[in-house]
Amino acid sequence: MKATIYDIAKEAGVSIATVSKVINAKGKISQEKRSEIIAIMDRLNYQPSVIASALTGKHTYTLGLLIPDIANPFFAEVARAVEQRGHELGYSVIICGTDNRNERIEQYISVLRQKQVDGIIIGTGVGDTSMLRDNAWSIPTVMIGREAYAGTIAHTVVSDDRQGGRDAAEHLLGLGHRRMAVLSESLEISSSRERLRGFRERLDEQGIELPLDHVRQCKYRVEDGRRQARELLALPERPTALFCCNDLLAIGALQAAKEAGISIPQELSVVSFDNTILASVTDPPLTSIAQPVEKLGATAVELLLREFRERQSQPQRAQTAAQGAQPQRIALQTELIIRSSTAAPRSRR
Amino acid sequence: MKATIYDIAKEAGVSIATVSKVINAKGKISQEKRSEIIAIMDRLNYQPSVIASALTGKHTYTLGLLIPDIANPFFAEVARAVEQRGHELGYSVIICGTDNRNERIEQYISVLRQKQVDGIIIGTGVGDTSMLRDNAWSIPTVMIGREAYAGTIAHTVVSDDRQGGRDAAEHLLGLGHRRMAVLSESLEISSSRERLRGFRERLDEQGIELPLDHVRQCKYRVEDGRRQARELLALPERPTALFCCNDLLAIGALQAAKEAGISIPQELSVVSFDNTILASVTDPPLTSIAQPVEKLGATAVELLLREFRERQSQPQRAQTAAQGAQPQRIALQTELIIRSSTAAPRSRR
DNA sequence: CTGAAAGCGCTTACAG
DNA sequence: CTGAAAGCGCTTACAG
Repeated sequence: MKATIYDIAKEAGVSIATVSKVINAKGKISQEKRSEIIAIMDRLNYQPSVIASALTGKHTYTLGLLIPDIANPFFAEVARAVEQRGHELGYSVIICGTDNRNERIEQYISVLRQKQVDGIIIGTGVGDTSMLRDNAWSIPTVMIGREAYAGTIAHTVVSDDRQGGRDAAEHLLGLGHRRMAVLSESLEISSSRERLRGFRERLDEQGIELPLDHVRQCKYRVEDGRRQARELLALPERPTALFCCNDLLAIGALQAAKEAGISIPQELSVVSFDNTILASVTDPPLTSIAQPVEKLGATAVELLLREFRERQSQPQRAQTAAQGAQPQRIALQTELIIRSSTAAPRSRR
Repeated sequence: MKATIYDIAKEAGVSIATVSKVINAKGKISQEKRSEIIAIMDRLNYQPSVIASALTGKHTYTLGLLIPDIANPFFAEVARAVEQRGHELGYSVIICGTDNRNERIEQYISVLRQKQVDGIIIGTGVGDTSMLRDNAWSIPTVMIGREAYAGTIAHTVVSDDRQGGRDAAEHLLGLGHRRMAVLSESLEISSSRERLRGFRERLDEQGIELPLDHVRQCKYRVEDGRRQARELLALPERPTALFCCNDLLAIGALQAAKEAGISIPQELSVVSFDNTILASVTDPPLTSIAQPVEKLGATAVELLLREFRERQSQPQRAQTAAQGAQPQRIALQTELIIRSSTAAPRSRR
């Protein structure tokens, strides 16, 4: 059987309280006892049960991460970042693939509560706010890549999507493009809205129009991007540049262009968003707005830890609506990565 | 505060034992009491603490998954499969990105033990067998995509890598290729060895030689594939076909060929392995040996569950070396997916 | 500096 | 059919 704190105590001829203290480096223990006990723990290969200590000490050192799909390269990278930073700080992470389905989200949050995770990071759409609101006061929560919902007490870490959209526009404008179109994800997602908004904003400033039918909403699959791009490319006044709200959609656009015999970047420029591994692997490689995934994930974890500390220091208020600090919102800078999918439009060459 | 079993019991005017029984559907409880208690649990939004129940009932309903890198598309897909099947069966999964580093692996296994996960799925290299051996008797373990180590009591689910290698060879041979080369991952990894072995075997059967310097070991990064491919393509008798042990390496090969002005598939055929999303996204799309990831993940979870049951039914022997059933080894079929990176060699056209 | 005791939220024989 | 009590492996005041 695995050794317990009792085994150690008996072996060392002390009480379990004493052993507990050396484990947690609390209280004063004489140097000799301490080292003797440590030696015994080593010898018996003793590892304190997180389960038991969670039942009293309250910490499970486990975080929950909700994302739509782990196999989507962007979220896979987010997951890695969260997991890495979490591990550095002593936390494990439970992944939850929600598929953006509300029932699943509810199930997961409920499971995470039952398992008493210390915090939750949400990178998925949450249709029903109320659930989140209920949850928020009990488990520290941070939204990653999505805006927090009104009435929710959650911190937020996002990329500066709007600026990213602006940068994409700026790049294309600089190359001389005037007729542009957009492949967007569902505009229900805040980040998509912001990217589009930034893009359009910059165009507006230059007095360039972005007709409504030049903005297409897609799911986040390659196939959707391809279909919508096909239609866009069949327009009488074919756009010379496409801004795609993620790499997957951009790949769809690349495929549609190829099918139509339209060469990239000579006849069509494509800018994508996310800069996942996919962007570097296509032909031509995609010019893309990079999200600082690493930092996104790390920041989310750090915000959570800060929240833990704050709640501990003001335990009385921990259950009131006013607990914790004010929810923070952190927007991280994106970066334009220029590859080979963009160039000046032909007419201008 | 969250409601506990005591709150429910008090509210219902029964003992906590009774409440516990209705939670677990154990023992006989009168229909009225049962429904009354259930109603109260609903009303108080009661959710039993997994932590507390784990301390007695022994199940945490949590699995650990060790993989080298979650952001690697192949492992991301494995993770999704494991997570999905796990969720269906009532288990959460903690992801652990090991980066193939031994210290990390040890840390993780130790953490997972402390958290009393019910089982561990290992998809990463494990340098030091002894650790695994020590672990195996205490936590049910299954290897996924890697062979179990000698002396280890772990089940194994793999793709039939050898057959996959054979199929790749067969495909290339059928197209008429004779001069071939291989981009492999480290041959310390059993799956890489098997792929190469199957490939070479089939060539041997046709009396075709695969010179030693035509087999290059790479890490699993695009850049390595590119560098090694560059060398291969500079050989005086340049190979007409390349078998790459994963998609990443194949992408490197594609890039090297492009740099060298070698057109694919006209002048060089490329077959990859894994068939991740990357294979469908390159230009040209890659002919690839698909691993049945979905099934791989699901099977791993199922083997674990079976092991749980077996250990429960023979608790006496659970701590002896002979516990559980014999370790199983399941090899799943791969599938050749033909895309556009392979064709007959030029000389033969 | 050290220990006895209560308690965390459950489950599980064992009585009744 | 129902409940009292012990126990799971820890932590935390509180005494000494």
